[in-house]
Amino acid sequence: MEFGHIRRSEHLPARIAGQIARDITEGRMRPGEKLPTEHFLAKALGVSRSVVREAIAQLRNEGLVETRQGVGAFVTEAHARPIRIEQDDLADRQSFRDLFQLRVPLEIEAAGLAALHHTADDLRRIDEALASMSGGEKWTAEGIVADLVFHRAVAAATGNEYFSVFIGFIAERISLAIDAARAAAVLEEIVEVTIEEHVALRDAIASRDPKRARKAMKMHLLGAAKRLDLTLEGYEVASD
Amino acid sequence: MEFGHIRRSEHLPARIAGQIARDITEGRMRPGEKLPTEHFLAKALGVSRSVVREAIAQLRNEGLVETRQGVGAFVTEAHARPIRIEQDDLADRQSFRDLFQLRVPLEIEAAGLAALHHTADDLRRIDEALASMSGGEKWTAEGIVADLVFHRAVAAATGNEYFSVFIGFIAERISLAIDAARAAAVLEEIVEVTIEEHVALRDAIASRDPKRARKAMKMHLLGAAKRLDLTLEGYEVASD
DNA sequence: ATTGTAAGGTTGTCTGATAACCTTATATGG
DNA sequence: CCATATAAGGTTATCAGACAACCTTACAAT
Repeated sequence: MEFGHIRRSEHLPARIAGQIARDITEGRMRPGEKLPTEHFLAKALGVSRSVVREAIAQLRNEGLVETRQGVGAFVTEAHARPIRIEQDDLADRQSFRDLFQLRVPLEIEAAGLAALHHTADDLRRIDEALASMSGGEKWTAEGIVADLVFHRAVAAATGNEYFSVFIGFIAERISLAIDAARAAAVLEEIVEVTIEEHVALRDAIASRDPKRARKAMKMHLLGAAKRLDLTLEGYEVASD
Repeated sequence: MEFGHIRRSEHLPARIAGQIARDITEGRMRPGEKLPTEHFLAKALGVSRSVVREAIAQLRNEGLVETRQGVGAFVTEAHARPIRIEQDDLADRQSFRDLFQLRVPLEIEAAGLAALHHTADDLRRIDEALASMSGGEKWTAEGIVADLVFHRAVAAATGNEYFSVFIGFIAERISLAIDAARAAAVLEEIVEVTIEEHVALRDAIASRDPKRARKAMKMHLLGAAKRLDLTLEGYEVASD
């Protein structure tokens, strides 16, 4: 018995958009070039103009084309396109580790900057996150969320929004992966030490000592990596 | 005389999508919740169904909602949404510096990892980038591009794709900003020292000495910051 | 030479209809 | 009673055609 994928034609506009997107990213259409008119494309592809319009709308949304009413649709200059990162990639262990590896220097730097720049408000939010971690006795979904909130709060305290965005993204993905992959039972016994590490980090930030904050964050992340059975090179010997 | 930009009411569907997007990101609509039907929205907003459809299509491709034919449109779970970073943010000097500040730890880490993991191919690509930098006598657009290629090549040599993606994004934005803001004349006289720094970095990577590679990258970035008249805290005293 | 006007083409929006699809309720047969 | 089939209604997906808004170009008017 063979079920074979029924080509659910997964959204007609998306397929058309994908095809045009490939034409653009692979260089068959150059920046500044004008796309055929909607009428032409509709006729050529054998679909209605609505479908073509939706496809073009998607391309516009992805930043690949710009449209001007009464004129046409044009391929955008490459540098105007936004970055976009899908998930689905961190399913395997390799990419999980890669993501963690990316996280380490960012978080360490953030801790240092947070020590320098945090406001009273920032510190209050960090303390709140810490409280909600200690409060709940369980290292369940809420614990994971609280951890995420804590790291976000630290990132926010840098006063640099890029750190918030990037760390928020990374930490969230990692927390999710942990949530999915690890048994809660294993993690419960190590929750205390984790909280200790967080408290140490919080105090270092509060004392406005960037060096100590960086060290505390580094210790925390290395501890986390160890608990997750990850090995990170270059951090046993690195001086800071 | 003031002309002020005429508010071209910039695309009806985009405004509607924006409004709904705000409802979602600001928590007024919860993940899993069903949106009103297209008919209802069209009636309620006083526009045609086409416009509503286009708005929803935009939300779908931003990953904020999912639609199921014959059922409806639903707010997606937050963790399924892709990250997306527009430019438009780094117009002012503040965010330019913020971006640079984010770049520093990433590039330093990447240099260390590149020293550990680079293959012969990676090194070849780094050398090629270096050659095209030294080759062109001018620090024009081509010079900027070559610099970008160099940093990308280093990032690729880490063997960690996340570094490639993030650094690629950041470096490109920064290079563009430099291209736009700085006079080429000023930069021409310092091109030699920049190339020297790149060569030092390349050699450190080639010798598979992560500590030296990190240091070389750090020196390069601090030098670049200085040339751009940026001040980065925490790097005069930080040990590594 | 500058300004006004008309024409044609393209995207934006509207309207209405049909197809494909899902859910739920009801009927049917065991 | 239970499982399956069928029907009904609602929703999104697609189609078709029209008009509106807008831009460009060419040409006429001043």
